[in-house]
Amino acid sequence: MVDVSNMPPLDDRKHKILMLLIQNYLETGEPVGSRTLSKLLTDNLSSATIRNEMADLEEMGYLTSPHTSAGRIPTDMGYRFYVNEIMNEHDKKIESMEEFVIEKTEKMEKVLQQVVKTLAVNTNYATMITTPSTNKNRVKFIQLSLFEECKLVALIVMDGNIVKNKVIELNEGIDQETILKLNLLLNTTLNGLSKEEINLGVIARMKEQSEGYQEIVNNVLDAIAEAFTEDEDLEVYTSGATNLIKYPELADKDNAEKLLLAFEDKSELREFLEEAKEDVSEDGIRVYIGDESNVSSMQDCSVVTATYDLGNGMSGHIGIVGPKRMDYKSVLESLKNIKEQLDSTFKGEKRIEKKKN
Amino acid sequence: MVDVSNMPPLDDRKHKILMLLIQNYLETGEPVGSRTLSKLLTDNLSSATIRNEMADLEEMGYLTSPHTSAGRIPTDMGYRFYVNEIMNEHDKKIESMEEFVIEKTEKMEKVLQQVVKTLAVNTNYATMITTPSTNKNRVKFIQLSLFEECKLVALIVMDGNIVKNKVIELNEGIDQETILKLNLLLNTTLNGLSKEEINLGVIARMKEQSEGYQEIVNNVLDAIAEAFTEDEDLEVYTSGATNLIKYPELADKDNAEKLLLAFEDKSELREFLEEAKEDVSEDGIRVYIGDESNVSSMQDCSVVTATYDLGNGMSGHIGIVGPKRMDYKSVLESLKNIKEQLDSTFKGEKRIEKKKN
DNA sequence: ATTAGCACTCAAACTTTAGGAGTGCTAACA
DNA sequence: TGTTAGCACTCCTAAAGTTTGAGTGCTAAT
Repeated sequence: MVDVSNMPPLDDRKHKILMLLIQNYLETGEPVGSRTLSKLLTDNLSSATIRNEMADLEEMGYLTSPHTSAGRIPTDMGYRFYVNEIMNEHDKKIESMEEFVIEKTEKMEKVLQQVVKTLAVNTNYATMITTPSTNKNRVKFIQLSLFEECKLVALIVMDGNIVKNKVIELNEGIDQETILKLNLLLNTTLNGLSKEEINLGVIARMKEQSEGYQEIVNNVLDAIAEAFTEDEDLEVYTSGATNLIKYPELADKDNAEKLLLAFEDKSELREFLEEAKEDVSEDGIRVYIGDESNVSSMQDCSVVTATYDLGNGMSGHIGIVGPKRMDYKSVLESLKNIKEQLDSTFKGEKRIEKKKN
Repeated sequence: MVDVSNMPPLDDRKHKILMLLIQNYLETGEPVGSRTLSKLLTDNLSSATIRNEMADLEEMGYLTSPHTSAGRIPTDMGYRFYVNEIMNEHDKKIESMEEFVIEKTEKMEKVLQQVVKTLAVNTNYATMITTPSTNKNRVKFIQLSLFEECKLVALIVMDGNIVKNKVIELNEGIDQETILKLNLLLNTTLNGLSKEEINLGVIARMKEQSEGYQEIVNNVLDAIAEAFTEDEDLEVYTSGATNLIKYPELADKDNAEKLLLAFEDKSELREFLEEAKEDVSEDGIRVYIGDESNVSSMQDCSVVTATYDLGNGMSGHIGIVGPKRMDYKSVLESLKNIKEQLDSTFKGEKRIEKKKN
């Protein structure tokens, strides 16, 4: 892990050389030598001079060389320096990306899958996104209906118009009047309550009043509980995992397998994104280099995350995973871009449907 | 593609040698030489004799050799012979597989994911499964409820107790009586009808009677249409795609990428499974060797598919993808096993819930 | 402080070599 | 006539050696 507090300051020339070297490395993927830099640099410095500077930068911990006679590549600290640097460049105009169009779709699920796919195709990295989650969810409306002899369906509408339903099988018939009474009871008791507010007291009182239909009440409570928890364990959609094996430094058999496995299983990703939610910067974008992500399979990767916000208290996380030498600039831009798109896609839509049961 | 009608008949000895050779190749993954077979064979035949037989088998098209001085490996026709052969061995006792336990879960989606995962872990191949689909679906029950000023939710129960709901936003308020009337209208008109039976005539008649609430009727019809079609484009769940790159013959960069891509994208898989549905054998299990599957990325793979049946007219497809030298015997057993498990898992449950909206 | 020059290092690519597994063919045998 | 031993031959594989070129560190001159 890079200790940011321990990054020696650089004079102008070193700064320039370091940035140029990293940029070049990001483009080529090859270690960068002194001659290359000397040619690239506007101030006419000889390769020998650059060599000296590079030796210094190596000593300071910004650079390293894969072996004696190769050029230099950035260390994690080098990357960190670079990323900090470009994050400071105040948002330049966002160039319109090629076809970053998200079709309006009915289903949240589909939209998210489209988003990750678009991102993956455009960036050539692996991408992931969580379903949005609300923090404070309340019950809004409950309705029981008999749709067949001995078969009830419970319909529950939650805050944010998330709809949940559950089929309840009865042992014996039930008349419409009873259903009406139960509906009234359920609605008057539960509407407007949050998860925390539906406590034992409330439940007991309700059961008392439900005379002989506790079974139904139990079922409804189950469904509500499910709706609450379902909302908590966020789904993660991914795309472009295979992009990663295009990058030689990630493609070695062992590593590639672990990476792809992580993207198949997703539980590690979910954990990571859940944690990432907590340490967001002001603009919601954050870069994790190497082991900063704390995901072992991604030791050799960098991850860029962003939050997206749907306005009505719902928000989720997007992440882009690539090699450490990923094109940070364009990734940052893409993320900002997609954030905006997501916002505007849902801003017009008052209704958000969510996949359920 | 193997032309089954063109497979020369084999005498006993050739038959024995071919089967033994393939079996050995499945185990080791290495080309099999004449000496190996000579030692393995119970009848004491010299390697020279075996060599002659092998030359014959090669000429017939059952075998091939990767290069002059390697042993022999089966051609696709060889595999086909082997598979046909072992499919004929009447169901031997199915050994209880290690932990083939599917926890009962509420959600179909979760169950299917568990199934593919279990299969993948147990077989070490890649697996896929489609959501079950019904052919003849009918509307069973419709209910409109007002849950908020100007917000209706339409609840639609289909055959097989598939529940669908749709939120409808109104421009102006609506009174309970009108809702009752609409409910009555919708139910009397649509209940019991199939997709085909809801035609223009029915729709027109209903709209006529709905006086000024055509918008709501339209919305309900939309939701019904969605429920019908949704059922048609089956979802595909996969697991263990990364298992495939463990097999050297599939792991070469190019091929591996295509394969993994196919498993990420899934549309090719969906197509394949949809087609597979149509040419099932009596026990519902079928083996596709190499290009028999007609999926280009799986040219070097074999696919074993099975149908599973949920009883109430709903059925889906499972597939296992591995190298051509996959352990056909155990895969066939696993599939039979899982089929049974799926059946019994749902047999007890009268209610099948399905992911919707 | 900068630079030219030079000896040195090392990975990558290519070549060479040796070894071994397996074949096809022939001739001998039961 | 089917089977087998023997042998020359092929071709893959792995190991060892060779070449090349990019790049470095150091030193001495400017």
